[in-house]
Amino acid sequence: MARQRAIYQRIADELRADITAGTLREDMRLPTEAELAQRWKTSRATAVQGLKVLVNEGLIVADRPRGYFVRKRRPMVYRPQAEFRIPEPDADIFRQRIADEQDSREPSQKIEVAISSPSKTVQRRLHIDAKTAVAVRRRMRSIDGDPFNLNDSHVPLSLVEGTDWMSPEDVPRGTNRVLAELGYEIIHSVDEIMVRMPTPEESSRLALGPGTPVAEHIVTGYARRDGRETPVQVTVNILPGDRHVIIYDRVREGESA
Amino acid sequence: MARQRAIYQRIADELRADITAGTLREDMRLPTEAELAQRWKTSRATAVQGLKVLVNEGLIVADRPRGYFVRKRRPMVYRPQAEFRIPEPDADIFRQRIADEQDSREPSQKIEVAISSPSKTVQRRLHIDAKTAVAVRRRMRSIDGDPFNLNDSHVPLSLVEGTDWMSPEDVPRGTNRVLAELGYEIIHSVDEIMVRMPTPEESSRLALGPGTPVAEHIVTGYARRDGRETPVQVTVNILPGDRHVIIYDRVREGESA
DNA sequence: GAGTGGTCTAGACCACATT
DNA sequence: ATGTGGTCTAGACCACTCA
Repeated sequence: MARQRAIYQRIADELRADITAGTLREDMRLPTEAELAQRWKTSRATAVQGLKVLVNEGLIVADRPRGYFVRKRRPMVYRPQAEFRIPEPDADIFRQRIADEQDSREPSQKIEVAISSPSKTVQRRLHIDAKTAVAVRRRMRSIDGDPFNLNDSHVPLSLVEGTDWMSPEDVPRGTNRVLAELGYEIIHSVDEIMVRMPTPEESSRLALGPGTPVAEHIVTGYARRDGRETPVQVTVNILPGDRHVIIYDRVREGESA
Repeated sequence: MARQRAIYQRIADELRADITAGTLREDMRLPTEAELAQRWKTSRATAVQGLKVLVNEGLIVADRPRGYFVRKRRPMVYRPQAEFRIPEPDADIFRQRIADEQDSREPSQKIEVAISSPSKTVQRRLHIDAKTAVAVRRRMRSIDGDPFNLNDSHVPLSLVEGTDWMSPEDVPRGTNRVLAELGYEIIHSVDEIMVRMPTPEESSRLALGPGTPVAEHIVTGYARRDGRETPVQVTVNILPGDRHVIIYDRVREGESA
């Protein structure tokens, strides 16, 4: 057998080319496994292997038992910098962002608040150890009922115990505003963005298809305390790649030196 | 058969748990396909299927014929904002960044310059159509000889024809400096970050393992011309997820309104 | 030469949604 | 009832590297 390029690879290559060329458009149905096996004079298992390549590239999905379909990507705009602004009265930041950018889609969120021991990720950024309790505000955001992203904020418990920050409800003026009122106005933040495949838990919470990577966007917020910048809040966002474009605006500031 | 959770899924679950718990550490060897098949009293094909799950999650790699190994992640810091500064004399931005952050690793890059018709991506951002030629400056950056990322800058040909911008060499003072000297100083830029699986071409150029997503980081640079901000340069960076952490610094500016 | 993963075959039974 | 993908079996030959 000519083993230059495996059969399943060539099946994948051909279908991929059809997709990128537009011969196969969004939501269109691909040939069935049986059809491909026949057309390539191979076993069904090999056709399956070829299709699986494209599934893992995030290009197609299997919608059993209807068949394989070309996947659609409709990313929404996500602006970390917008989180910094004080939101309009009665307009949660998240809600505002959606309304700004896109046509009428219905945003919603589920909020949970918990007290827990900080993960390594949080410990390192807040300069605390595992024994220092943190308050966690977990939000699962959806659009039109479909999961959109996850947003977990962590603050040392001592800073926010008994305050609005820990209310498991929408806080219309924004939780950053609450922090500011408590004397912890965030004046500086560092964003880290990492790209990886989701954990199985993220995958099921966000209903991710296979081949969908996520951005892990960690924001560490600093406040000025005793004349020094101190980290007060760490927010971990999990953003599915097929639903987000992250945008930053950068203006060259008063170029000195 | 109890078909709650497929055998291959349970194989994957168990190994994944071992990895996240640290029982299986970086670079450690996993059981062979045959061993797993035996241990789970199933066929080799099913063991293979289980291992493939973890491969596609980017957790393990098959290093034939040595076996499967737990993958290591050593992301390096990538600061889009650093690209904005004028670099030190004789220090290319890229080189400087590496030196700043990490211990002694040897950066290198290969540069190609071409003239071509702009892609849709570039057209939209430069406000030009397919008939307007662009100059493209493609850089493949490596560290210690290993591919690190791709960086393609696009500028309308008319702006840079015959200038240093098109030299297929290192430009010590930086290409943004060259643009500034030509009267196109970039005063504002917009960063877009998208997360997806790589194309096969990216995959081979960057030697990506399966299960490695990329960030596509597009920077559109604007200059002031005739009192208006005009897009002059679009740079497309392809950043492998297993090699980068993208970092932004944000300082709350003179809060008005 | 032995052992590894890479690929392939030719079947099989199943759950599920649509017809 | 039919056809889809999901899973599984029990083999097979190959290319490659290491001892």
